[in-house]
Amino acid sequence: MEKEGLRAIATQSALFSGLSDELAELLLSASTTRQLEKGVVLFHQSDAPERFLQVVSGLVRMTQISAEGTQTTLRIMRSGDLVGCVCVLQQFPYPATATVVEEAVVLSWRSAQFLDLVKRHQAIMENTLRIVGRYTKEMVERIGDASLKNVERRIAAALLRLAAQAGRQTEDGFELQFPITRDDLAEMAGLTYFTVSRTLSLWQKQGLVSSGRQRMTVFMPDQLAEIAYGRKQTAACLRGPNSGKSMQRPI
Amino acid sequence: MEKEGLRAIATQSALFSGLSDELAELLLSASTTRQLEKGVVLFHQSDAPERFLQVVSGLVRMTQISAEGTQTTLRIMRSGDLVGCVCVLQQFPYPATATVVEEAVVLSWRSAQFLDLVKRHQAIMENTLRIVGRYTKEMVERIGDASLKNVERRIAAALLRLAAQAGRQTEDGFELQFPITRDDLAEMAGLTYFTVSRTLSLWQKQGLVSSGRQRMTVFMPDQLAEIAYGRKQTAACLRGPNSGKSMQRPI
DNA sequence: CGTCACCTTGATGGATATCAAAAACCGTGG
DNA sequence: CCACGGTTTTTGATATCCATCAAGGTGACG
Repeated sequence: MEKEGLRAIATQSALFSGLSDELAELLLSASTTRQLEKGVVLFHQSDAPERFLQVVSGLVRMTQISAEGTQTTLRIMRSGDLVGCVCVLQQFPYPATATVVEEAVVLSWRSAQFLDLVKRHQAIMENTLRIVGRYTKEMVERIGDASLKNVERRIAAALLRLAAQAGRQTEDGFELQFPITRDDLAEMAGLTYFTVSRTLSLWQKQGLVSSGRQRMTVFMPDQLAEIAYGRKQTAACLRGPNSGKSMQRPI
Repeated sequence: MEKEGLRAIATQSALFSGLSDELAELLLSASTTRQLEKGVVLFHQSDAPERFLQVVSGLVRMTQISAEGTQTTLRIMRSGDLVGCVCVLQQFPYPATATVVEEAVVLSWRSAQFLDLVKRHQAIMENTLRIVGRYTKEMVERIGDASLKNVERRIAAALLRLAAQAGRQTEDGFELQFPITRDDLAEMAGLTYFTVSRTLSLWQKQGLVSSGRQRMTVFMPDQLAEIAYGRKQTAACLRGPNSGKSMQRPI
């Protein structure tokens, strides 16, 4: 990617949002640009945070490995997303492994250098805080998804997340932009790939999705959302009538 | 609580950390103090964020309700914790309901007022960012816990979280400071209270814990941690030998 | 001392993991 | 172009674990 194109894309992102030209220039010039092919690992779970990255193009997958040895995809990062930001700010070990799943261009800052910039410039800190906040919100939503018991719901929720993070809208619906296996989905939903396969077969018959080898298109996202989050038989209202104090299981 | 005692406790927290005396005074004086009895709801899930709170004393429980209508306890907040901070900063609806589970004193800022303070004072923003970051980290860990399939692991993980957030160390181990039912634990672990009861009975026989009616003491936290996170039969190594690029399931 | 909420334990069923085997798909190299 | 091998996917049979249902016990509190 030529230098100007990169600059144009990078400076449109949330991290650069609202910065003065000089400040944006300063931030950009402190970074190095890297082009990374599919399969490259940016960092490993539990590594010390040395670098802070912004995805300019391509896709990066964040995966966590559990105590049981099973991998879980936390989310897919794409253009504009910050990778490893929380860890760099807090000097925590990375909680997940970052792998390129579609050839990517990233901006990269050394940990200490970025910390310095953040501390020195209020506007950068403000942007960082906003991004971290959004990330937190997504994690909280993901916890909600993980607590779903119904299998179809979990798969639907996982698919919708993926579509939002790495989907391309086509005439038919959302198409996932990178090769996704049944096993990947199973990981995200906390199931086996057998169960995922059976469920997808069912949905395919119903015309909800189309899926082949490492390929996935969601035809009817609305209906998927209905499956995932829709009130069905379990019509427990999200909010009781008691809006004031008390009740709500006063434990 | 008398005014001076409150001030002493509040200004020791992470939010006030490193602030100049004047700034701390400014921040403190912008807040109102509220004493809340058990059962009071600070805000409901999906409410617009009107207030931002710091717990000074007591305990507040954050619970989320899923699409299936099941409640999940996200975490217990105690002295020094910020409640609703992310939402206020981003103007997101609260993702969870906050309920007092042990008589609490909280500082409360109006949303707009706190936003103003944060924007105006770098030091406050820095503290906020740090706190939000820590919160994010906990949520990511929680996602890992939620992906555990083994029942004992999930219960152990939930108990350890609770002990860390609301446990008091006694001569015997960690004792939970507020009434906790089997059902509460079941929620946190994504199980039924029958299963929790059976598991706790087993652990009690083994001397790991002692639990009665709404009461819970962990005698051997190390062993619980071993159950939750210990490598057992599934000795899948956390990090493969390939530390450089490539591999790691190049999808 | 009765009532209510919480807890325990047993029996059963159902959903999903597991095991097994074959089919579809893709890249590769003859 | 076609045959081959490996990977992914599908489908079926079985086993297992946990939710569900049922019944009774226990402790707290009026």
